[in-house]
Amino acid sequence: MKKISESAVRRLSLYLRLLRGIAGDQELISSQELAEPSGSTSAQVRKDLSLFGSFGQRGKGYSVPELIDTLERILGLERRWRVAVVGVGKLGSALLGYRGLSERGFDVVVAFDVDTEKVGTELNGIDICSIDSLSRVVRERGVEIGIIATPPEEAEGIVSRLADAGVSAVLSFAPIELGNRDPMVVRTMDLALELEGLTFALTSARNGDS
Amino acid sequence: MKKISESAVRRLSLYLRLLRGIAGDQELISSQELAEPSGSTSAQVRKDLSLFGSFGQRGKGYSVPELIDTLERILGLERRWRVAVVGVGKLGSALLGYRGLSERGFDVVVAFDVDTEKVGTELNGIDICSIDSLSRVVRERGVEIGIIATPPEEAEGIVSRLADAGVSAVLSFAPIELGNRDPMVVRTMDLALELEGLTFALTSARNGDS
DNA sequence: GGCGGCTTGTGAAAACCTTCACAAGAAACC
DNA sequence: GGTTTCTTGTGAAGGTTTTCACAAGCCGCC
Ligand SMILES: NC(=O)c1ccc[n+]([C@@H]2O[C@H](COP(=O)([O-])OP(=O)(O)OC[C@H]3O[C@@H](n4cnc5c(N)ncnc54)[C@H](O)[C@@H]3O)[C@@H](O)[C@H]2O)c1
Ligand SMILES: NC(=O)c1ccc[n+]([C@@H]2O[C@H](COP(=O)([O-])OP(=O)(O)OC[C@H]3O[C@@H](n4cnc5c(N)ncnc54)[C@H](O)[C@@H]3O)[C@@H](O)[C@H]2O)c1
Repeated sequence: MKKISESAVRRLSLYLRLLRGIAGDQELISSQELAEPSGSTSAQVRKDLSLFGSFGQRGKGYSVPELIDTLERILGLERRWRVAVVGVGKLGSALLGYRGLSERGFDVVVAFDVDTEKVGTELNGIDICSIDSLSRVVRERGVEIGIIATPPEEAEGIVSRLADAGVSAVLSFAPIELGNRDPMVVRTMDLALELEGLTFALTSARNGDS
Repeated sequence: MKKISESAVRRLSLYLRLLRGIAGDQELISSQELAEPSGSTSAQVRKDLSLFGSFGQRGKGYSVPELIDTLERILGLERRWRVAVVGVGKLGSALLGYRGLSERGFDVVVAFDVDTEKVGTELNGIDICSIDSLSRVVRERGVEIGIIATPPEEAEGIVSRLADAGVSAVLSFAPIELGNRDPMVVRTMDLALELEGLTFALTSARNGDS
């Protein structure tokens, strides 16, 4: 199969997020209308979609409900995904209470922590299990994706445990580089790193750029 | 000035994060040693750095402390930045208690909310002010960067208020596209969108890719 | 049925980014 | 001093992504 770039996938997600927001209001949408609010161009939208097939109708545009279905299928969202949160601290607790996950097709089915005060309790209806039971519980509950919200120094070890337990993808909030364990997919979100992207833009704008 | 790509800036931040982790242990580092743990190549590292000058010594490598200083200067991190968090809910509260921000040069100097229960209190030594006082307080405290942690439907309006108050950059956690108000820099972190990048990889791997 | 206005799908061109490959400089050793 | 080993800095090549531009198809109207 053709190689799809990471930026193209990101844009497809953006298109989908946008389409879901207008579903019901509008039956058809043009590449132009889809492009503008997602900060893209109409040619880019058409190219992105054409990587997977022809979904539009010339002279009319794309059917909103059909395009939603198509994008969901492309992104693997025609079904729900089972997620575990590892580390129920400040950030982890926020994640357990985040409705935006289930709204977008991700069910947090269990959480893990080392803290014996937390283990055995539940938060928002989600059991907090001991990190020692990770392998067993992950298998029992069919966890497919892990979200890491532990201190950075624990992250590498937890990725290993998740990999061993058969989890196929990890999203980490720990600001540390995680080795890529093929065939597992690992991605890191680093808040400070994003802020550094902003300060770079501010600083280079203040000095001489065009 | 030459245009620097977003991915190059991201890699520079990664190099810096890595270097800070080894500062003290090692005086010199080669492009190869810097590349491997950040998932890059030595040629890429040298190219990235050469966009800004010549910082290495042939046959030896780069001086770790000097390279840290240089990267901090490039990214605008030779000084600290004043940040405001808008929306002190589950996520916002976690952010107010996040040490990773000040460790990386970002000081949360104030927070804002609409909730009258929260306004007037403080969390981790950070005052929570009324959103109605945003413009005044932002100016008084010299806020330069805003972090948005309100419900998505409030985000657009808050970006406008921040722009009016003279804030130059915004990082938003609200999963919604925010119009780009030149010269303000806006960036969005969408957790579900990152997860969708993972499900795409999982799904297309399961079907026929190479 | 034919015409004009619109919008897609897509090769080709342009822009951009990464990798290659090697000259040039630094140090260590004999 | 000469030779070997190492590593940077950088043009040029190679690859990928974005933009351009237009034929092909759809719709409504006369
Ligand atoms: N707090 C934030 O707003 C924020 C924002 C961005 C990124 N992060 C990152 O997210 C991670 C968590 O941050 P936090 O502020 O929630 O920290 P925290 O200290 O509040 O929580 C960490 C939790 O992880 C648990 N833990 C520690 N070791 C563990 C292990 N081996 N297995 C399972 N659980 C373990 C602890 O018991 C604790 O409950 C950190 O890496 C941090 O850098 C936090
Ligand atoms: N909770 C999470 O883990 C998480 C993760 C990723 C993204 N997000 C996103 O972050 C945002 C906040 O999520 P949350 O879970 O903390 O929500 P929350 O409901 O817990 O908190 C929202 C806070 O914003 C305040 N608020 C509402 N309108 C406001 C306004 N106009 N001005 C100032 N404050 C206002 C509310 O009083 C509340 O305190 C949402 O957009 C959500 O999608 C949350």
